[in-house]
Amino acid sequence: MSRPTIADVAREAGVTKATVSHALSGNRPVSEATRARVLAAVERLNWVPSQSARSLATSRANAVGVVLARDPQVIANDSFFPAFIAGVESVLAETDTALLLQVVADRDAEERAYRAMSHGRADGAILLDLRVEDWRVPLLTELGVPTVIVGAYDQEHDFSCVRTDDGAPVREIIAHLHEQGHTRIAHVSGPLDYVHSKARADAYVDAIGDASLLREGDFTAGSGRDRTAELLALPQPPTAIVYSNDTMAIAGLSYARSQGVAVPRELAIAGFDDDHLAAHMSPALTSVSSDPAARGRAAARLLRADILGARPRTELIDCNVVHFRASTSAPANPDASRRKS
Amino acid sequence: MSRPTIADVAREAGVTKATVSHALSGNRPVSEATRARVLAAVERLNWVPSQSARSLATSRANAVGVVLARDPQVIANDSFFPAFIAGVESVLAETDTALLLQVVADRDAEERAYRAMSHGRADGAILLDLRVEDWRVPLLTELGVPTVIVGAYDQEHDFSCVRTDDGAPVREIIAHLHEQGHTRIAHVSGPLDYVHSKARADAYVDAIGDASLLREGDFTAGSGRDRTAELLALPQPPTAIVYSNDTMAIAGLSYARSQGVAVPRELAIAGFDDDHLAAHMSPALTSVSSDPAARGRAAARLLRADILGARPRTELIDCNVVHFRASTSAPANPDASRRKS
DNA sequence: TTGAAAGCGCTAACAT
DNA sequence: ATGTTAGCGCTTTCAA
Repeated sequence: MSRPTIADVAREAGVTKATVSHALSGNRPVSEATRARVLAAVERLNWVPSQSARSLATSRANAVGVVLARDPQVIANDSFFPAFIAGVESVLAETDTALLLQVVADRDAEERAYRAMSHGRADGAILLDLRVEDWRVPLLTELGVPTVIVGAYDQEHDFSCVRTDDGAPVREIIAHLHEQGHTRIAHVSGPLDYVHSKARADAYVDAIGDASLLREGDFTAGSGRDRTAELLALPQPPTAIVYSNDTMAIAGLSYARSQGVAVPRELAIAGFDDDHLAAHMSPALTSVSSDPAARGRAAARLLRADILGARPRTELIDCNVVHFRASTSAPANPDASRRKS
Repeated sequence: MSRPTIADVAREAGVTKATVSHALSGNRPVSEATRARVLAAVERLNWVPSQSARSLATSRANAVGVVLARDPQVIANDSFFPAFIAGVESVLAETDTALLLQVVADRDAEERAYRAMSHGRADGAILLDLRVEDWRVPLLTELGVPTVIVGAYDQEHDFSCVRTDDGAPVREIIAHLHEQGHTRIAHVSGPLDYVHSKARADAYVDAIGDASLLREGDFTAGSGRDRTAELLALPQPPTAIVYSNDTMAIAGLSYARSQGVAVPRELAIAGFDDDHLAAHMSPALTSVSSDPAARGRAAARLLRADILGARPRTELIDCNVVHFRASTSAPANPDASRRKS
């Protein structure tokens, strides 16, 4: 006894396969009486349409793809991803669309993954972690795969896009630090070829008017510690450091304290992403939450529309919220961190 | 100009579709000369077989599913998951098998997800985060979906299983603490209906001979802080706490220090999972790394074998390594943490 | 409002 | 070693 097919349902309901199909899809009118009989038969036989048959007939995979190019540790750190995916799923589930996840190690594998998608595995793709001049954009354009870009992207493209303004929270944090008298404010960024890292770093440089205290990290704890060590070893160390994610901020915080630097009294610290640990550090870490699930939902909705043929749109999701906590709540103490020099 | 089909390739190579199919699958002998012509034609036309057609013909989805029941924050915390998935993928990629990810909010949705899989979306499933008496095991048995269980599971089942011995590292940590003179050692577990939480807690109770300092957390930072607060408020507070994950341990560490309890001098702390931050805390956090990628690879291999009809096997992956760091490196100081009482 | 029938692109008997 | 021919389970014209 294998799975029932649409033919079984048709027989059971005393109609043809076409009627069963239409009764369920609504693609053509079906009398109420017939529809009821069909639904009853579906129920009775516990029928679920075969995806592959449907895909073959419609040339739709009913699946969308997400490729994760895993710079080994950068992604594992990422509290963004699981929440984002959950948001995507919540929308996809409405239309029985599956999510195909690929984790790839290198560019070759990533390119193969996109090519496979364009060959019927998936109907569209969601692009994360965009780089400056990202090679995937022209590739997906060439492949003709409906795509949604998450994050800003300034090169020419005609894809839908879910944007956020990462500059605003950076400015807000810096304004707050200024108010407390900080003048030597440093920034530990993510890799500057990531569009979002760059947006944050640009906002920082803009607000400070100077890039001498900007250091490029790579989002890992190790880089957070190292850049912090370098900054604290300066003849004129900063009195505040803004990090581009919480992992680096927490590592920086720990490092500073291990060196006897008091936070926030001698050094104010702010992160980004509002990791689950942020509020539980001591002192609690000032950070920026950004509702990744909302961005996931928006991306999925845009992609669905694109697949159905809508014109690409850009949606600005602004859900960045700065949570000021103890790690930035002492007035600047310009001499404090200098004692190490 | 739509995508070429196998018929186009056959025509181009001057053979029939069957020959093309077999030249590529190796399912029946094909002369070298013919195979070469076929491959050349494939290359020339840039043909990629249609997954859906293939699935329909073979009733194989060439995909496996992973369902994530997202207890909202528990999963986002999890540095296990991304690495595990990367391991799974590295094996699936060898056979062009896709990974279907579902993130579900409740049991109903999860059940639907498995039913959909059993209806042709996926050829098999990987089960994570097993509960004591997990309802998914009988469901998947009933659905006849080849399944691999990751982690121990003691109920009856005939699925393949990737096991690890979570008791061993717990015993090792406790032995280490004993050596340093600790006698009041507490454990903050994960939810005890998770099989892996329970295994760790059982090992703890076994080693200590007593459950009076066992507290059940839920893997979140908040619970780590709260359980720590309770333990430190005891008339006879523990001198060491072993946590079932690093998130809780780090939150506990921060809490203890915010209360003026020196770590490790007055309180030794150990975590589990070896989160990326563990080594970068101050003091660096003792923790247990467990190579999630290796477990992912093993799970994918077992699942592939199961799908091909192999008998279920259990594989013991032992890659748990305890990293002793500064957070447990001071001799016990039995009076220290009592000063708060 | 419904039925009949032709595919979608592949695989796998069954022939030769 | 290769060709012929049915399907796999749907959707969707085209007719009635």
